[in-house]
Parts: sequence; C-alpha cells; structure tokens
Amino acid sequence: MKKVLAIQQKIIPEMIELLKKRYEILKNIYYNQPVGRRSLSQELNLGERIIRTEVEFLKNQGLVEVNPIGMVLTKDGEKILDELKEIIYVLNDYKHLEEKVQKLLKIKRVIIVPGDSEKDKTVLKEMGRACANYVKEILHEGSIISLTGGTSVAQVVENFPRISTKDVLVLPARGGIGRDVEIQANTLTANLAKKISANYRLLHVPDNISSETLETIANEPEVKEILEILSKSDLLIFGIGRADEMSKRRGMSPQQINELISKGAVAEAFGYYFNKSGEAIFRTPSIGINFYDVKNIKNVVAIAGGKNKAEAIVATKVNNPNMVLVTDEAAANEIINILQIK
Amino acid sequence: MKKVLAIQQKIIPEMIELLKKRYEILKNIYYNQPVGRRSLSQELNLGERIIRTEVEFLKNQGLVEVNPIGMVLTKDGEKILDELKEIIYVLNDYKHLEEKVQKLLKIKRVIIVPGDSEKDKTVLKEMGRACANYVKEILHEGSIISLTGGTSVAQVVENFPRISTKDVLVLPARGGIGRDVEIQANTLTANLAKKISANYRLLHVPDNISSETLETIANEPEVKEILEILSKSDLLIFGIGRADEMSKRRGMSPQQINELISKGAVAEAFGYYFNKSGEAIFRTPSIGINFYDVKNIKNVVAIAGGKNKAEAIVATKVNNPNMVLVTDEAAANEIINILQIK
DNA sequence: AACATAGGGACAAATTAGGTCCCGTATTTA
DNA sequence: TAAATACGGGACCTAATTTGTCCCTATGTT
Repeated sequence: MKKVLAIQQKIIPEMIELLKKRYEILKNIYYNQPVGRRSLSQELNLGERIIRTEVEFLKNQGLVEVNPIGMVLTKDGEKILDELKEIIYVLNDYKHLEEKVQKLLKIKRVIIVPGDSEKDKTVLKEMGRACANYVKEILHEGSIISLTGGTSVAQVVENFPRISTKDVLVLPARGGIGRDVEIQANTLTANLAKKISANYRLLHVPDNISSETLETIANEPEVKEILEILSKSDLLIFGIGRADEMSKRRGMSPQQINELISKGAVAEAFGYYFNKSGEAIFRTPSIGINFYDVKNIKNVVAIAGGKNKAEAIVATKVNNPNMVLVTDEAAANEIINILQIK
Repeated sequence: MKKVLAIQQKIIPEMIELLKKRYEILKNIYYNQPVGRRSLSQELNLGERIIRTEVEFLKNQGLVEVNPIGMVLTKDGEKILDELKEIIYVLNDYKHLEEKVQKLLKIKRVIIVPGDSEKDKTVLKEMGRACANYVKEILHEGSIISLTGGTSVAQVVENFPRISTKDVLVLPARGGIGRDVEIQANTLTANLAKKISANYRLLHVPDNISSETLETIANEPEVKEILEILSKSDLLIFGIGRADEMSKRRGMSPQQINELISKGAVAEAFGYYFNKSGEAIFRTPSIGINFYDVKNIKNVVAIAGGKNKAEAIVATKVNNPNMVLVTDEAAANEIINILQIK
C-alpha cells in the first residue's frame, strides 16, 4: 500500500490532492450531518460552487445522500471514509511523524490525527475518536479510569464506542474544575461510565476555596475514600492546556495570572502549571490526583492538538515513560519545530 | 494494493484515466527513445500540446530527461514505469481476465499485456518482454528450445534479457519460413542463442519446394539429426497468424490461397493451417516440428495479440494442456466475445 | 404565518487546456 | 560544407471547463 501511494504521488500528484479534498469533504459531512452546502463551504474554506460540484460527484458515487434538510453520508460513504483514513494516514507518513515526536518527547507512543484542530473542528473529534479507540484497546476487567475535564477529553468521551465492560470504575481526576458543566471532569466521568456501563464516583468541590477548607473536605471520609481509589487508578486520561488560557478559564484573579505567567508557566494539566522546563511550579487549590502519583500510573494518556498547544505539550512533563500522546498534525509539526531547534 | 485501488476508483475515478495516459506516454518514450514530441503525439494519437503538457510534468517529476535530440526516460522514470505496470495490471483486473481466457481455451495459463498491439506497437514489445520473462523462468539446464519466425516471436527474442545458461540448445521449429530475414526462425534462433549464450543449430530449406525434394532434404543426415533433436525439444515458442495473411506472406499462389480459405482455414501456426474447429487442414511444405509432437512438448508458449488475431488464436488448438498463451488485452476481450457467444 | 436553511437552476466571469504556427538549435544527410 | 531534418520551447488564439454569484422553490422550525 505504501508503495502504491508513493508511486501515485510521483505520477499523479493532482489526484492525491483531490483524494485529500474529497476526504475532507466526506469527513466534514459526516461530523456535521445533516449539513447544508453553504455551511460546509464555510467550514472547509472552499467556494460554494466547488462544494456543490464535489457533492454532486459524491452523490453520484452513492457516498452521500442529499435531503431537503441537508447532506448525510450513506453507509457506503461511512465505509469509504473509514478506509480513506488509512490511506491519508500512510500518504502523510504519520507513522514516521509519530515516531519522531515520540522519540523527541521520550514517551511511549504518539498518535497523530491528520489536520489542525484549531482550524477544523472535526479534527478534534477525530482526536477524540482515536484516543477512545486506544483506550478501548487497553481497557480490561477491573480497570480504574480517571479523567480530567476539558474540551479534548470531552471529545474522547463523546466518541467512545458503547461497549460493555466488567468491573470498571471511572473517576474524575480532580474535583470541580471549570465552570462549563458540559466539560467538567464530573460530567465526563458520568458520561463515560454510562457509555461503557461502568461504575463511577464523583468529586464535588467548590472552585477557588481556601486551603484550610480544602483540607477539611479532603479529610471527609467519603472524599478520602475516593482519593485513595484515585491514587490506585491505572489509566489516566487528561487534556493539556495553555497556562494563560487555563488560568483565565479557572477564574483566577488578574494578579494571580500575572504572577503565574511571569514565573514562566506555559502549560496546565490536571491542576498543575508547568514552566518551559517541565517543572510543576504551581498547583490549583483543589483536590484530586497527585502529581507524583501520575508517574506511577500504568497508562497515562494525554490529549491535545493545535499548533498553539505545542509549547504546552512539550512543557508538560509527567516523567512517566508510559505516557501516550494523542495529538494532531499541526501540533506534531510544531513540537518537532520547538524541540529540533534546541 | 487491490483494496487501495478499489477505494480510489470509488473516490477518484478520474485518476485511472490520467494514470493510464501517463503510463502510455512513459511507455512510449521508453520504447522509442530518444523521441521527439511530435512523433510521440502521432504514436499516441494525442494532440501535440497535450503531450507537451504531460512531458513538462514528467520532466518536473524527474521521470524524463529532455535533450535536444529527444526525450529519454531517467532511471527513476524506468523504475516508475515498471511499477506502474503492476498497478495497471491490478487496475484492469487482468488476473481475472487471464483466468477467464485460460478456462475458455482450456490451456495452462494466459498472460495478458495491457493495450492493443494493432494500434500501439509498444504493446507487442511488452508482449515479447512478458513472454521472455516467462520463458526465462522455466528455462533450466539442458533445455532444448525451439522457436518459429514471425514478428511476435521476434519481439520475444528482442526483449530477452541477457543471461548465461548452461547446456541450452536453441533450434528453429521449422526451416526457412518467411522472406524477411529479420524475422525468420533461423535468424531468431541464432539471436536468442547469443543472448542466452546457448548453442544453436539451423535448418536451411528453400521456400515452396516440391514434396519429393523436401523428402530428400529431410533425409540428409545433418538435417535428420536436427529434426530428431527437434522432436525432443521441451520448450516451443511460436507465433499464431491469420490464415489469409500468412498464406500471402508465404508467397502462395492466389489459387492455393483461395482453396485454403474456402476450406475454412483461419489460423496458421508452425506451418499448419487450422479451421475454426481447430482441425489442422493443411501443412506448409517444409520440414520441422511435427504437429503431433507438439502436444507432447512440456512447455508450449504461443504469442499473438491484436483483436484480429483472436479468431486465429481460438482456432489454433494444439491439444496440449501445457500450452501458455501470451496475448494482449484487445485479443483477450475478443476471445471472450467469440467463445462466450457460442 | 413567518423565517431560516435546504438544494438546484442559470449564467457570466475567470481560468485552464488544447490547437497551431513559428523560431533557434543541434544533428544528420547529401 | 550546406541543406535538411527533428528537436524543444515560445507565443497566441480558441474552446472548454471551472468557479462565483444570485435567485428560486421547497421544507422544516419557531
């Protein structure tokens, strides 16, 4: 397969471009269906007419169905889309890219999804799906999964296939982070547990409270119990954020934010802020998984994409050789840029 | 590979035409190099401008080199051409075609080359090369190869790779057939022998002589010896011709030709004329391999292409289940037409 | 009932592809 | 040695295709 594609790239490169274009269109229809011609053209930055021509073609090929309410992929279309992913993967030599990033970050594995999640929302969905598939593979009876909040992890949950598991427990990695209920760790925990028919426990802690209150809460028997189980979790899924964005989203005061940034914080993950060297220089006052425990967890899966997250990804050093990173093409290339210049 | 191509046919069907076009161009440059733009455009029945655009592209890809004396394939170009053959092969599902024809003709194997040798001279060359490769594979120490004359067999010899063999003997299957020295069995025998550094013997017999003289010659000790070795040959390569064409080329009298055709002769091979039912109804007065011996030869390789040869191919029944046919796409399709209607 | 959004029709504008002729040059031929 | 041939490349015009744009009617939503 690799050989055929290499030959084709040499002899009919236009067609390979066309292949990518149609793949993008199919993918976008799939993730937004039912969707109209005009919104598609906006999403893809392609002229309306172009979309129209391509859609007409895809319709003739029986890959999309055109209804008055919008366009939908047919069964065939979904199948082709799935098969195209593999082709695109090989075409862009992601395997090679993955290995490169994996070696630079000195982690267990990197999974790269085509595209740029900043520019194309479906890429984030693909990342979620890729991550979900990976997690599904390593899940086993008795697994204790912990996860953080955030839009990326939300996509993992969203795209997690409904499966039935045995004796699996899902926990939030931290208590009450973020304001948007949809992407809070607790919400995601519950949703994932439902999808895989697992048990779950939640951690309810108010935002931005004093350290004394925090300690009191942490010593509550019920909370304490969860924290104990949490430290035994064998699978952690977490998103990586930029320090500037996350501190704002957490509702920190401008002074605090300034202090944080001036101290060199560039990344945030599971409540810790990291500087460029990968040192944890600040901890959000909350309860949850302990930084020093993370490095002993058997499977640590980070998810983050987009060029602007690259610096944060590089900075987030959990010092766990078992870490797996799910990211996108744009971030991967930028990570290489950052680390190879040094 | 098959799967990738199947997906691509669904999602970028335009690719196939383009791929074939560029393949044809590369192939034609290769077989005619150094060649100019204009003669190429004539050869391929494509506009001069279109050749120009394509050649410019191929030049940019580093596949052809453009000199003042003409265009030449680069090393890369040759490599790509070779690899493209495989793709074209799978794309057109020749494997399937080959099996179909093989079953219809009830022979051992059919090897099909893309294209139509009537319209494109390079196709005949490809057939020759394909045949040569097959023969090369089955050659072994002590092989006795016999071959007929004709343009097709000439291409086999022409495209035979230079190899060194041990104890191989090459013989003409028949004496003195045809006028064109270049494609006489004797010439081809000598040429092939040189290419594979084998021994050879020749059969010199004048054309169209009386049967008495023929017998006298056949009893000459030297000739007799060759005929005896000939009957022991284990590899026969022969071309198949149309009865009408061959009888003319052999210089038969109009009366004889008329008689032959009215008796239903449609095919000629190694000096025998066959009717539609595959019965040998006439034998050219000459000496050489015996029809009834042919069916006992271990490897019988026939080569013939072009739509108008299909009928002759079907008619030429040597009743040897070991026969292998090397032909082109056009003939193969026509053979199926003829035999499936019945 | 009004509104938003869907696909499809239509057509001009823009771009691209293709046909044709010419020119300078290098090589072969007379 | 000179003419002839065949080469690639430049130029230009035309045909064909692609693309942008606007409008229309239908359908589902508020």
